[in-house]
Amino acid sequence: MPDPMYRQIADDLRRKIESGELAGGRQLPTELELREQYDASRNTVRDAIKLLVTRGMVETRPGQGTFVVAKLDPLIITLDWETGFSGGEGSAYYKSEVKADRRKAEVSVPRIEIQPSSAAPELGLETSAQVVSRHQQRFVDGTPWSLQTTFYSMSLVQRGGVRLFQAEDIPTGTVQYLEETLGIKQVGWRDKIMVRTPDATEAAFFQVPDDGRVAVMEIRRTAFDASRKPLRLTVTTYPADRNQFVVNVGEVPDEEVLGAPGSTASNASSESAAQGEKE
Amino acid sequence: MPDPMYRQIADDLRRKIESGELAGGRQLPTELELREQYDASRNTVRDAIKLLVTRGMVETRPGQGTFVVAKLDPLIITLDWETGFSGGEGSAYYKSEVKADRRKAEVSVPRIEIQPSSAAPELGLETSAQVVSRHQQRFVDGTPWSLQTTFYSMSLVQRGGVRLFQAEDIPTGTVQYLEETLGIKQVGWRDKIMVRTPDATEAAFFQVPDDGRVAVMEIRRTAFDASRKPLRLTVTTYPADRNQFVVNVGEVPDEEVLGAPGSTASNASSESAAQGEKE
DNA sequence: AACGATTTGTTCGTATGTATC
DNA sequence: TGATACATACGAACAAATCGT
Repeated sequence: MPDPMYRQIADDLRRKIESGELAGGRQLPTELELREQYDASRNTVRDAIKLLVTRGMVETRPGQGTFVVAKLDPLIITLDWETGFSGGEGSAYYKSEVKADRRKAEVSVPRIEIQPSSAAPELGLETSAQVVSRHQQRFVDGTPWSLQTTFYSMSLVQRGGVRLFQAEDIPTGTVQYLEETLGIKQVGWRDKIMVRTPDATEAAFFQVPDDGRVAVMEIRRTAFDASRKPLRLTVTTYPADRNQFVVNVGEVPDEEVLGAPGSTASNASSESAAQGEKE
Repeated sequence: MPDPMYRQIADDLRRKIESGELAGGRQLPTELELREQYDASRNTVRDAIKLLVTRGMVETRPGQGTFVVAKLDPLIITLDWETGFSGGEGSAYYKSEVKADRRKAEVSVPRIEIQPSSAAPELGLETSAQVVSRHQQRFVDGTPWSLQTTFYSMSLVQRGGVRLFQAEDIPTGTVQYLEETLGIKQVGWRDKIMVRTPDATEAAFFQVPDDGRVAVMEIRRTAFDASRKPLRLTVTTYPADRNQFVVNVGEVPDEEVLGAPGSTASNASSESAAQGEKE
């Protein structure tokens, strides 16, 4: 009738974690200790811990113990879409945004690669065409924070956009660079936003488990020039546990200090359970 | 040296699922069969299955078996910021968007409630004030798709916005209704976007496991009137496994048919593993 | 309605391997 | 090197859910 024992143990530990009785660093008793505390077998205790691991509340380290996962302080990224400001891509923009948050931003040297056009289908190039990709890793306070890859048609490089091909940061952003150098103006863009589980590379970089417990947000931005042709494709992935976004549209008051809402007003109402009254 | 056996089994099954050898409905062999196929103990087979369950690829049903999870066809929600169109909140808007996708949209009758102002901190009301909440459930082709709650100050109702208080749909949207009735014009809004795990209510409604394997995207939209004061707060939650967004900014070409990008061009490059060259 | 067969869920025991200090 | 702690793997028994007879 009651919950199985391993769930009871997990619930008890969860309660202790959420109440703050068990916080950040090394905390949980060892399996042997828990086994005595709850008078259960080691396997049952392990099942309870496995449940908490799945929910991302604790992590186990072989030879050391089981630890409560410390929540990361989310970085709030502000995008002012209406002003036409090309939010969020240039490294200068990224750094200033993070600095406004009093945190230290770092951007890796871009890794330049040549890839088949199939790597960036949104650019709509011939199958035989090639694209240049500029890949950057971003850190905040030393912690990996986001990954970004921008794809350009090789023809842009051939027409004079040579810096696209150089493995160094373009602080003013490639958008401005392309306009100054080639006179190509970005007049709009389309973002496709989705949430998915990280692939192996992302999981390794972000230092999250590779079993999909931490989601990543992927934003694929296709930017267009004045002739409505795709100019570039920028793919950015943000792990959901450390990134939030704020978008201002139209006339809005100045940003006040916005504390993380957490679970203030969720979609749950007062107390009623789910009800299926459709229409 | 090699992967542990339960991972090998899981990988083998994952391969079969991804290759389509095992698709939608009831598929996986029983634990007893797998135990023979891989010459492993039942517990080891179960560990392999548990891994796939955690990754959301299969689900187990007691007394029946283990089944490959059918991926939902994602609904692509298009928001055109530049037109100033108040994307996504009015039920009329929602229905037409979904219909354009050739799918059947349903919206539940709003559930009206009175709540303390602390339920909607973004409105910046006195602690003693109260807010009206309008809560709606949305379905696509009969499947629960999103949850939305809009909060208004009670004073709006007292000033004449009585329909806010009635449990019936306002097809033209409350934005237009408030402008026509009270002359209050919405001039902009601020969206806070975050990804988190669903709470118990959401998990039940969306029919997803309550252990956080499926993330939800929460969009908190605070809309402002001409005097830059908060007019309303709309909280919408979308399960990530069935929703994607497209945002157009500036001048962009017409929407072509956009197949789900899936894992076309990720942030992984050709083949190189993660490298830590920061700066 | 009752029963049995099948299938997954829970719990224990035990042994051995691997990582860390 | 040894001690500690988690990881993997096997075996066994019973419970609970489901389905068909």
